[in-house]
Amino acid sequence: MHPTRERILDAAEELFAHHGFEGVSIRQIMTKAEADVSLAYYHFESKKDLFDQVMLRRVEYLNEIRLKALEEVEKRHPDDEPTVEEIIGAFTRPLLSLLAEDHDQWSHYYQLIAQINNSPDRGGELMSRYFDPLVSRFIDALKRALPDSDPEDLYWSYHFLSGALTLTFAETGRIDNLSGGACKSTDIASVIDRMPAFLAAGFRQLCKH
Amino acid sequence: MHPTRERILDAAEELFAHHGFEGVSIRQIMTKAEADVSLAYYHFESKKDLFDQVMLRRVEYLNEIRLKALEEVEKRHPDDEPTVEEIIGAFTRPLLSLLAEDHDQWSHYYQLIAQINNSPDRGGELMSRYFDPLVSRFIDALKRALPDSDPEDLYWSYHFLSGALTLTFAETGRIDNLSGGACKSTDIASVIDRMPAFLAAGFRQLCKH
DNA sequence: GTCTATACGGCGATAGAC
DNA sequence: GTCTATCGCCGTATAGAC
Repeated sequence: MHPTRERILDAAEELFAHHGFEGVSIRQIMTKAEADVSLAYYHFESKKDLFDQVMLRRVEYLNEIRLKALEEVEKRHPDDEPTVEEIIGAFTRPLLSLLAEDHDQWSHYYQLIAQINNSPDRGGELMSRYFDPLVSRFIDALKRALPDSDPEDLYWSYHFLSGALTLTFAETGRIDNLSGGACKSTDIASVIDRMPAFLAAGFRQLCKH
Repeated sequence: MHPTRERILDAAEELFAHHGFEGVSIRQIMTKAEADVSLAYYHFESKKDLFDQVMLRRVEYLNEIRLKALEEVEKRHPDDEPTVEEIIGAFTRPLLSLLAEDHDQWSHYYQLIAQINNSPDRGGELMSRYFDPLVSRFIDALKRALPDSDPEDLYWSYHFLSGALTLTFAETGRIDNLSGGACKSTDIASVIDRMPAFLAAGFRQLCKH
């Protein structure tokens, strides 16, 4: 069995992902973690601190592998610019591959990100804090791949990308209903190639000077 | 002053949109509505019923105007098929135009939709219930505009559309941060033309034969 | 339709023994 | 590190007078 602190984080991650911060009590989390309520306050300062630690546990690693993916794409083009599709692939593929390969470990965290990205309350603040340094690096690469593009077009294109990516993270089962079972929310392998293709075409259309 | 029932719905809509179902208490809603707590239970059965009534109040009208927009596009093409961009415009423009023209009335409802669409808990069920009849109608039109396309490609394309659209509804302020103020979440006029252009290019790329 | 008053349980958080 | 016990507050919901 994992150490208590890890078990609490696992339980909190899953419950926050499914019901939101306010929709879950410390008591529910600790029941799922099979530990006493008071231990939550030994290992974490407060419910809010617990939430922050859930967020922080995985975010650095995710940003690292995506930065590495971008650097590798750039290394493959010492004398010219990578294509839009390569850059977007470096942004989305590492995330989606993790999810496809180890769904149990990553799915709840991704669902949490999906909720936060679409939360009018503090979504903008949290997403910017955790991801914008990396995103700016990608936007710069896209600027070079799409010379003379209007920056506004580029930012709105990224915004569309972000919405498409995080709705995929949410795995709500809606596409299962809509398609009559032909597509499955959890079938991430089906999205890995489709997403960069779809989004790159959008970028090229909107950002052609 | 509006009748009490309307004031409760207005207050609930705004607070649910910002903090989620569990993040808001009946007490907070009734304080905002300037009415006594017990009146919530005179006008509605329960907190959950209040939430359902908030959802139902506007959904039919939205689906109506979008169906009308699609029918008009089709009328303009008695002898051929409308373009992908026309169809997607009929899906997104009526919504975005309402939001741009009467932001105060619609913004909170749209933020609620954004949250629900990305909620792993009951998002798939609710979105399918309220919107899939209309969406299926649009998917059929897209099938005719993109003959021989793989249905899976079409459904995933719609999924990307849905994520991009609802993140726009969320108005989280993130694009304000990321762009250093060059773009604003609430500047919907900037998105009305960009969104169909971006998304139609994605559909055409992914669903070509 | 609107108010006062209240029931009862779960909430986040803490003190202190071991 | 882990447990028992407890505090005071706020949650949804209802009864009943006017």
